[in-house]
Amino acid sequence: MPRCPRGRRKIKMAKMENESNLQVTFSKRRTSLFNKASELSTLCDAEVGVIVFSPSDKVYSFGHPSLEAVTHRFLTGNPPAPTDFSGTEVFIQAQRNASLFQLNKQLSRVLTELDEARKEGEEIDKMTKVRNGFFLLVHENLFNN
Amino acid sequence: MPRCPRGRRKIKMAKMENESNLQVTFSKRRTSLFNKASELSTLCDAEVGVIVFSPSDKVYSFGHPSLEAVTHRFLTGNPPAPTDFSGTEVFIQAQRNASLFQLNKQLSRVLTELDEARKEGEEIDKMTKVRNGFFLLVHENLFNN
DNA sequence: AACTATTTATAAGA
DNA sequence: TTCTTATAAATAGTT
Repeated sequence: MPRCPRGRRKIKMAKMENESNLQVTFSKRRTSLFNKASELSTLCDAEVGVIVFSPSDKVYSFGHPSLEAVTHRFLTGNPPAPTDFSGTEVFIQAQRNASLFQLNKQLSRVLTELDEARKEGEEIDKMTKVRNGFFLLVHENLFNN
Repeated sequence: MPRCPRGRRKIKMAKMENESNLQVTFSKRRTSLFNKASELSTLCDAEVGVIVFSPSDKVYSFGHPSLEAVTHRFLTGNPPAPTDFSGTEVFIQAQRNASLFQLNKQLSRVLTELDEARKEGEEIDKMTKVRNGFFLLVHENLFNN
């Protein structure tokens, strides 16, 4: 068989016109992007998060130590993710066990409590109690599953 | 000049021991990761977000159309960001999604506060005392919202 | 930073 | 989709 693979060719850096080729390329490059991200994190001990939405709106993600940990750090502007005594990330575990929806409902209540406490000019002690209560709620989810 | 570059060599996929090499590799690979992410987004018309924390906690990021747009989509679970005729993202009517996004930001902040409070060394019995009442509070709220 | 021998990634094709 | 292969890119070790 007279194969004549011309080998890899340079392509124009613009949206691929052929829809079929685009699909294949998307799949290949997405995979290798995640591999690169993974390698970077292990080789250099870095925290890396990657989120990709396909043109057809499917979502793919990678994260080390987890995507949630990385986005959390980013949103809060840097503090490393808190871990419990067993070395498990608190935020991540909590999200696995409680749906984000429920967690947000709980958060609403916490924030309301905090606001009320502030408006009433309550002692710092009460605010601390509320925070700790929420912390325990989250933390408890770690061990109820 | 008798140069003798031995060329690229395969390396073990583990944290690099030589700190100096690690720094260089981190810089090189981080750059190319962002390039790959950029290429993926333009070639395949995909939305891509990348966040990297260096071992020394410096943060680097890439996003198309913007990192915030991508994380927003991710946190709110998918709705594509609306764009106007010029390709600019329109956030005006994305209010309902924004609320959830804000909640996530607040959640991150609260978790950070919790972590800080925790570091200050709270007595366990005090936290336990608060738990039951707070738990009921949150539980009620789950059905009132 | 620059260099280059090699390893990887990958665009087409089958 | 999965495999192949020629070629483009990335990059580890040096300088």
